[in-house]
Amino acid sequence: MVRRVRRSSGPLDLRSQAILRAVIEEYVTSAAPVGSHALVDRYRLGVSSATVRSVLAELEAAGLLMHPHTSAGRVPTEQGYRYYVESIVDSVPLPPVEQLMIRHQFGQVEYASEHWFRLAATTLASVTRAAGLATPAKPTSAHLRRLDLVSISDRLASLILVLREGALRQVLITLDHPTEQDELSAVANRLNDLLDGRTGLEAERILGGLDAEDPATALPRKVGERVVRALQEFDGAAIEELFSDGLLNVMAAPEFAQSEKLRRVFAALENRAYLAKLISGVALSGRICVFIGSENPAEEMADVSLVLAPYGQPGRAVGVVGVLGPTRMAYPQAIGTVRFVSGLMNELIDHLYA
Amino acid sequence: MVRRVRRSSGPLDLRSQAILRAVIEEYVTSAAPVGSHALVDRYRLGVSSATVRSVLAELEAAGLLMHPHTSAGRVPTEQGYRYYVESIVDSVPLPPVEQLMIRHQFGQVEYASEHWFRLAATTLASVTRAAGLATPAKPTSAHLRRLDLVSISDRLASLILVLREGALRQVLITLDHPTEQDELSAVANRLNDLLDGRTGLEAERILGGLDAEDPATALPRKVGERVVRALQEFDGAAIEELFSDGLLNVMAAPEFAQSEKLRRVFAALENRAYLAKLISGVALSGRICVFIGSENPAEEMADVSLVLAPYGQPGRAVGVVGVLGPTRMAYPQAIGTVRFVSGLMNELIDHLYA
DNA sequence: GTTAGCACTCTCATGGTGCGAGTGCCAACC
DNA sequence: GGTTGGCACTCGCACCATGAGAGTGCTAAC
Repeated sequence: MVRRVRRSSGPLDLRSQAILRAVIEEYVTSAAPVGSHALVDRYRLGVSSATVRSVLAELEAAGLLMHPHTSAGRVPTEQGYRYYVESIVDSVPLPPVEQLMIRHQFGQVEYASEHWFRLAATTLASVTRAAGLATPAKPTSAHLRRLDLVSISDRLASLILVLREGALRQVLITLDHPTEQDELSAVANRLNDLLDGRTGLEAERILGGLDAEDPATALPRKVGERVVRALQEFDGAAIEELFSDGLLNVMAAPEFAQSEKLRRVFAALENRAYLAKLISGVALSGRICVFIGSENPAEEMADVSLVLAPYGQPGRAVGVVGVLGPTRMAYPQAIGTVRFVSGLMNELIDHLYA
Repeated sequence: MVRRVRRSSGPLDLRSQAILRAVIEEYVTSAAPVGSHALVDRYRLGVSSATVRSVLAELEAAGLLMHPHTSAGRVPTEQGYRYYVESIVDSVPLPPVEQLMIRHQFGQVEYASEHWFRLAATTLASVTRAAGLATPAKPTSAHLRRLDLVSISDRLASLILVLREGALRQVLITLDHPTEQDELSAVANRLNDLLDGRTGLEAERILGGLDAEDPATALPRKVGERVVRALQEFDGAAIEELFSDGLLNVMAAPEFAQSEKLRRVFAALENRAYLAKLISGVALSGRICVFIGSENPAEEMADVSLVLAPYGQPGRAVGVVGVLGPTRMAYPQAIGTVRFVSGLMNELIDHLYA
């Protein structure tokens, strides 16, 4: 028992690496423990199964593989996946055919920004056959670009806010007196002049300058208050939404046949606080992040892996796209796809800030 | 084998009804076949287990109960649930405490219509402990209420459409020439005058009247085209979105432990065509609809039940709220809750059309 | 250092067995 | 005649034993 786990035992020689790769790739497709015979049969390793066995034993001693039981084949450990991922992370472009296909799909919704995120999730799901995730780009702080007031009835109006960051907000306002559209438009114009490009805090200060006694500024003040509140809510909100697609793909994986594990994963995905932390971490890192099993910050996600990439403009608006799958995941493909889609999202966002 | 199923064998006497109710209610909570002893133990039926057994045999002959195997208790058939539901459908108000709680929650988002549907789904899920479903109220045909053009950069603008029905649309427009916000506002005003209250078809006709050669109307024509397209897309779209919450509750049910059945259900929920059909059916009926197991129009839903109610204004805008759960569902509570929430949604929508 | 051979271990599928829950029937009872 | 207690009967299910098969680790030979 004493010398069982000998982690980080120096770099591996090429043959060991090749065998580790083979084990992982075989296990990713078969989902069953891999034996030495299966390896020599299916991979051109140039050595016999006995030799492979001794290498497997070394890899196990190094903590990269494990043994479900004596007479079973080997299964990668999280460290094994980690080693594998580090060794391939910089060299897996998505095949051009698929790139083209994805670009084509995004081209069709290029002018409807509200569809980008859903499409990103759907695309990631269908290409990687895992679950696709995408959050809208959330502005670091919301700046008002324009507001509009639309009369709904005598005493009810809809206030529409357009943010510089591209997001849209609609709130209803009850009016103290019956008010015509013309008057509403005048108020909207006045507030537009005052508040264009302002954040919630700035808007609050500016509106403080209005005469609180003057009945003529009663409506602008009331509307202004709602504007400020909406902007501040926007700043304070965690992630707006998480678009996901293909959760079914993950459900289909044999390791989730008994659904308890999966339930915990789904529950974690509905936990906004967890998501917010995760996403801000990825956004700050500025690069693709791979969380394998228990590397995930949340315990519930210990049985799955995440491949996430940030997109957007640091300091202005950032979002995250990625995939979620079993730890037994096709990492090279996942990383390539996520990298490509995040690049695409960057291009789209850049348009908005051109 | 010949006389096995003797459906619709006249009305049941009161004792049989009581026993059917008891079997269903017991099965709903225990999820296990119910035997005659369990019934006399837990329900004050005033007869012995032998008598209960003979009644159970009659109910089985009538097709309302079934026998998984000789030595097991009884399980309700879909017809059994159907009979049960018909007998209680008109008399199950939601407890006032819960009514108050729900009203309070809706009060907090009263002025943010985009949150209503999500809240409806969440509320239904948490009260019924099944999955909550809600679709936004989809206008029968979209009428433009107002449009706005916001400059994003030299040659890129955002077109914002407000529909009379309360929905919002944003599309990006590329401009042929660098254009200032002032000019965009002027175009927006002009189009607002022309198109206020119009449907896509009407707008198309009106814009046809503009001089196609006049360079001064080039921009209005271009924007107008996008407006028409957006309105028509809106009319043609199936359901915008299906908000759902609490799918986890359904996953937790023992009958879905082996997740294959559930996968099919989830897949059906992602099938827009199926949803559209289902929802329009419910909307047309104008009343609460209960689909039990294979009564569902889609085969994939044969293992679950739906309780759905329409809300909104017939002929103007209608949506659907409801719950999805195992056929072994607490129907009285589900029906009461769905009825209450749909009433609440009606009140909210009425505001918009006041 | 590599390989073939071999004994050993452990899982999984298979089939037999006993228990218990629940029924259906029957004779007795009110 | 409806209701009841008693009793034989039927299955499903949990339990155990068994055997086949897969895969290992070790060792001796190359």
